[in-house]
Amino acid sequence: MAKKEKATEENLVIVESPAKAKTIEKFLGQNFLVKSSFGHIRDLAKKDFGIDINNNYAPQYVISEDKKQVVSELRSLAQEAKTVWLASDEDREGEAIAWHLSEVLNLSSEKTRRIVFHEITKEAILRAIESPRNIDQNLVNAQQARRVLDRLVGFELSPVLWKKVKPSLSAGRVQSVAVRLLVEREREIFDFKPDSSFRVSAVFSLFDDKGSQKEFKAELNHRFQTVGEARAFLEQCANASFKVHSVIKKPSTKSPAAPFTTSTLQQEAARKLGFSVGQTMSIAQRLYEAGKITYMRTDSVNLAKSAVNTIVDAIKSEMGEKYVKVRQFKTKSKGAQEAHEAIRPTYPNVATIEGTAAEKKLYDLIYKRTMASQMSDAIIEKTTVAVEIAGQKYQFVATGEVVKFDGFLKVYIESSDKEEDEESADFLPPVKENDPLDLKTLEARQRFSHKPPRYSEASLVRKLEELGIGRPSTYAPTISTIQQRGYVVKEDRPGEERHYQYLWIEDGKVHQEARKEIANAERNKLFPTDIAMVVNDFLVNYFPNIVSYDFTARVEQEFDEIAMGKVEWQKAIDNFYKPFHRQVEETLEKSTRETGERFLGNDPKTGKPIIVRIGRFGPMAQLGSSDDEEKPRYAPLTRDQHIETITFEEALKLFELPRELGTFEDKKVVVGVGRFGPYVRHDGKFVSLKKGVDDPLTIDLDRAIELIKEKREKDNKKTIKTFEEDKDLQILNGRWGPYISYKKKNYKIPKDQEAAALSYEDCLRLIEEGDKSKKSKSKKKSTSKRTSKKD
DNA sequence: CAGTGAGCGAGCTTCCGCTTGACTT
Repeated sequence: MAKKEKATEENLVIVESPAKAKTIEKFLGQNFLVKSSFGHIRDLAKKDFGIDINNNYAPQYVISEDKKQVVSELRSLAQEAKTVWLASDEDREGEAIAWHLSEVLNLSSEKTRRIVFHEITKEAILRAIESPRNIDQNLVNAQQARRVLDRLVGFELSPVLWKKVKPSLSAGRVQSVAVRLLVEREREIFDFKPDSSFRVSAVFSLFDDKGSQKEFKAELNHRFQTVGEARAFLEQCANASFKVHSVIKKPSTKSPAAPFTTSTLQQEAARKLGFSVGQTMSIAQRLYEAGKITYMRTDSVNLAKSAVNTIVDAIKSEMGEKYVKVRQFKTKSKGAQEAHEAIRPTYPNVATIEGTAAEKKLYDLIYKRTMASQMSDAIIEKTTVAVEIAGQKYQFVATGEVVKFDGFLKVYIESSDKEEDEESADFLPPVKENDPLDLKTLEARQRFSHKPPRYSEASLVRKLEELGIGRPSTYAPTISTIQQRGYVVKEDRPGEERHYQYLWIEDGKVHQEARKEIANAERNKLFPTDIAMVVNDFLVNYFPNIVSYDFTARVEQEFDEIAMGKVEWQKAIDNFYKPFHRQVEETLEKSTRETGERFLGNDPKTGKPIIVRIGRFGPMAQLGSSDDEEKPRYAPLTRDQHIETITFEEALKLFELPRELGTFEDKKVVVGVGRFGPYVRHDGKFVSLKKGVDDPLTIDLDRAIELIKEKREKDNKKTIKTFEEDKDLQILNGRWGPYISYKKKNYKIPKDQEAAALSYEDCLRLIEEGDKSKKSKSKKKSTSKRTSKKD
């Protein structure tokens, strides 16, 4: 770097985040240089656990590869400074970062001050500088215990899985519980038996004072179990008379939700904007770096006083005094450490920002949620109208909601995961007791109970937070880890067609018909794989203590004791590790290999057994035994089949593949399941079946030809140009635009050149240049900066 | 790069929590 820092600064302040450093430097002025450590600078060594088990669990810390440069820079700056202020976050991890810094930078206690603040405001920073303290070694030790325990659990448990289930699998305090939640929910769904009942609804009409006709909808306060009962009831109603039995008005209020934490932001952004938790975090990161919002990894719902003042002013001037209500929220989540503020606009008087569409949307969400949190309750009047049917004990009920005062609803309405099955309450015409009513329509519809909902990314995060498992900085990474390990797939599943009975009254008579609906369609949900189920069962069986839902909560209590100085951290670890290690050794000895094997029955043709199990490449069905003379036949399960639930008949069908569908252009069309899933093969070429649309067992020739043609068209578009001179050389259309493909290597085309216009010579030149730059890149580690064009 | 699935043994995999970039075939 060309710009040399002034060596004369008296004070060096170190924070965790570079964006924070920039802001704070402005507050502190001339005499302070503010730098960042970019989070932790050291971690346990990878080899031999990084822990000396026989030497009282002495941790072996090494400076992380990507932090060496940061550390050397900080080291020289610290040497020159008179005072070093360690201003990492005020939580366990932050305290540890401060301690690692003091160790690595060799800071004497005279020269070092530890300071903390929960909000990035000038007042808070200056106050912090006024009241420095020493590093809290007990808190540091609690962090070391946390780190060592996680390493011990992760690095002892994972190898057990490699031996007993499959290589490269992983287990850990957090991820294994996340997987367990998914597996157990999936089994609840397997076991779920829907029941159904008949819901009766009616539309009534009446004339108001002015003689105009008004209508409203009402639902019967009873559900019938059988179609016969529903039918009988409708028949009785066909010629009955109706009147208003009672009108009850009840006032109620609604209060705004707390400002955003990481977890609630992820949930709302998923529900309202359709973002994945990863997307939400990276967009929020950009907003944070641009100085538009406060820190986005937080478990706190607190707002800085100064921010509340700005918010109150903004509400007053835009909506009026009566919309203001200052509130202080309390965190509900277990184990919250509240080192930061809630997520809010840095300048709460700024309602809109510049940026990408996604950034604007997320900012808008944060802005509105923040404002709403300091606004008055909404006042609502709920009206319930009961309708009496002459000679019947049941009543129809209609509910209406009138917002008397909107309050916070003016800016923000929190959404919920609940399926909107019920008609939302709406406006009711004015009615009074004994008003006679005309029956306009009457219908009964069969409704099925819902199975337990599958987790989405965001709802899994909410559950983990509820259990106190994981931290704001790890929610998104945990979700991608369990996907990478093959425990979870995130996908859409089409629903199944289902029939329901529908009854209605027309011309004074009851009619009935069966209608169709699509039920149980899933979008963007997390599905546990068979591997997840086998691994989970193994862990629950042999390590119930570790994968128990309250394991984290229990060890957190232990860490708290350490933080208070009541327990020595090595002692706590020893108490855990001794029995745990025995448990590991015993498991290695006595457990057998787990494949989830299930016997389904004997093949009617050959009499050989059919089993399903996890093979080297995933779940599969096997026909015949491996002890036989003849080699067994194998067939992979399809995506939506599970070892646990596949039936004998379904498994038998798998062996009908590959299946010949017929011919197209005089060549055979064959459908099968291979390494990359179901495919159609024709003329030596493969086309993948569409996920969730095509089924290899039922697909017909017409559809297969359709897929083949589609693929051809795509290939045509993919190829921009080929050359007579050399068949290996092609210009193709890729994900990032056109590129040159030559002998299995790819080369860039400069942005200012028209791909289709390139000549054979042009391409050769680009290939040569590409090869050159690759060599220089691998020699030097890209220290040369790319010169950006200016115009 | 497509109807994979033996068994052996090399050498590899793996945790959680704190931070941001680099740069796509």
